[in-house]
Amino acid sequence: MHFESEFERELFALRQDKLRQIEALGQAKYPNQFAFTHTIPDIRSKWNETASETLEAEKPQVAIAGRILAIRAQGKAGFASLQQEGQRLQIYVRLDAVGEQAFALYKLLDLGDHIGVTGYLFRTRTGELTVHVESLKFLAKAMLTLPEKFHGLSDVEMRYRQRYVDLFTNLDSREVFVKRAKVLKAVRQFFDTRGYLEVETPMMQPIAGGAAARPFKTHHNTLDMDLFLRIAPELYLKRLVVGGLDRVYEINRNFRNEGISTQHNPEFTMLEFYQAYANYKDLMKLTKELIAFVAQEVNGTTKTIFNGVEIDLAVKQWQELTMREAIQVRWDNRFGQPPSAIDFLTSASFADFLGRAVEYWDSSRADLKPIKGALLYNVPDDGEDRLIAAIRNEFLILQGDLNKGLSLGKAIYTVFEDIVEPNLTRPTIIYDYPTVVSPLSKAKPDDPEHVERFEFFIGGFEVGNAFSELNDPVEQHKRFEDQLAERGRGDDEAHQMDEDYVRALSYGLPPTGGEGIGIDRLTMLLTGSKSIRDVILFPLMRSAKNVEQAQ
RNA sequence: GAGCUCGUAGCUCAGUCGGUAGAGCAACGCACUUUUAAUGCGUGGGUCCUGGGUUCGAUUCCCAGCGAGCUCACCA
Repeated sequence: MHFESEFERELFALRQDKLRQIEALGQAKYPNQFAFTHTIPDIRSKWNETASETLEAEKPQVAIAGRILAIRAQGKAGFASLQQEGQRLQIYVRLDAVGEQAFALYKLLDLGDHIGVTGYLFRTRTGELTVHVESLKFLAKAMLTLPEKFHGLSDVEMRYRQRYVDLFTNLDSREVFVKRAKVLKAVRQFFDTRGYLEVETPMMQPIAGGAAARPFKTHHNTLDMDLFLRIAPELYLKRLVVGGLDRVYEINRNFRNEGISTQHNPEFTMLEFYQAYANYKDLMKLTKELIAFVAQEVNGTTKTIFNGVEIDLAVKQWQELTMREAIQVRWDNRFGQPPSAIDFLTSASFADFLGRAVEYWDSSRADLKPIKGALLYNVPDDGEDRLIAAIRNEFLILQGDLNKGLSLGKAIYTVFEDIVEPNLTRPTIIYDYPTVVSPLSKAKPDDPEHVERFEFFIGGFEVGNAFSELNDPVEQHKRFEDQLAERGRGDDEAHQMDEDYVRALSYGLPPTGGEGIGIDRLTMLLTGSKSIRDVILFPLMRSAKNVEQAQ
């Protein structure tokens, strides 16, 4: 066995000795069962308010099991607090009630041990609901010490690496994952009652499609075949709609071989759903209903607090803006006037506009000198100046790229991400995306430069993405070829050609609306978690030093 | 990938303007039959993240590395 320290090694030996003593008392060291009559939450819900006199008259008999999270011995009697399913109940053990052997066992118990007890409920002098123990069964021993009992395990790294300790010592953490389960349950309920079929499509795919991201690569030995962990289930789900499964949804993991941040984990859980005969407008309505419903199911209210701000997810609280409107409405006037319709017209006009915005900022901030000979500002301060200077630099780069052939759509999208996205706190739907950044979406009938697509944002980040699915195989084939060209230019996130998907479309995909929603991010919003790692049980961590040594 | 911050007992933390470290909880022993952050008395426990450098002397200062958090970049 590997021990972190001599302290742990010695403690482990001590506990093994205690186990031997427990065995000598006639108890099994590792028994395999305990027949309880109630869980601790059962008891809390049934007798929490029952008066002392009533309990004394009825002496309700219970058998409960739990982990010892507090123990207070007092000579020939003692207390302990058992925890189960995130709730605690006190037990009272006294020598004259349980006998010599059971009391000897009580004295061998440690924090963290699992035990089962039978007895009757009563209230102590201070009014606390307590089991008056009549018999005691040892269930399992904690061979290591628990974290500090008031602060719990607060080291963030250890909470992630040793989630098993975090979960039983930090009940807030447990609550997050209970809520996460409720999110999943509510989502399933929502779609099940609307005639959707839950399906599972491949996680290992020969072509990683359906999103713009770098995949993880793996290999199947027998088939001697390279495979990718999926970055999205999208193309498979639409194949199913071709196959006549008109309404499908899948909740499962996606894997993207990219950076890690408070909003990104390499594996994350995505809900995707597809509905035949619907377009993106239908999905907007459905989305608002879904999010409000899930919030209500999980928290009992549509209101949630995220980053200290109350956000109401009720259907009426949502706003809808086109991407261009959003840029105009949310424009930062430190860059002068927002873009006009004319500025958005062509690559050249938009490049000019960005140039003017940069000039405006530069002239207003003559106090910030650019680094000698450098085009870009490098503002040393953290905070606002640095952020805005970064955007200014981005604008300048975009202006140059536009003049070198960057598509107008991509530039507008980038400006949107810089200026607007972080400020979208209340639930907001942004729609009508540039076609170039949406290879799988259907173009607007009257405007081929834009697609019928929306994303929605809450709390300053993207939660979901939806569109009317492109179902013209000829157009889809062309879009893939365009993506291949992007790939050729070095964009390794551009989509690959998927001939089989085009073939599927050739059999006829009905008009279909599809959407993906990040379950982790939704859970963050509903639990007030600032980091995605707080809503993932075992987030990816670099391997720890002691792990390497052990191997 | 960059910047900032952090790494001291099992846990939560303090500290050393450079002289090899403390507290609370936990652990161990004793007392205590309604306690609940139980209490009282006593005991043990540290490669001060790792490796270099400066120095008579480094846990402290400097450099590099490892790990983590945050911000940025990347990324739907």
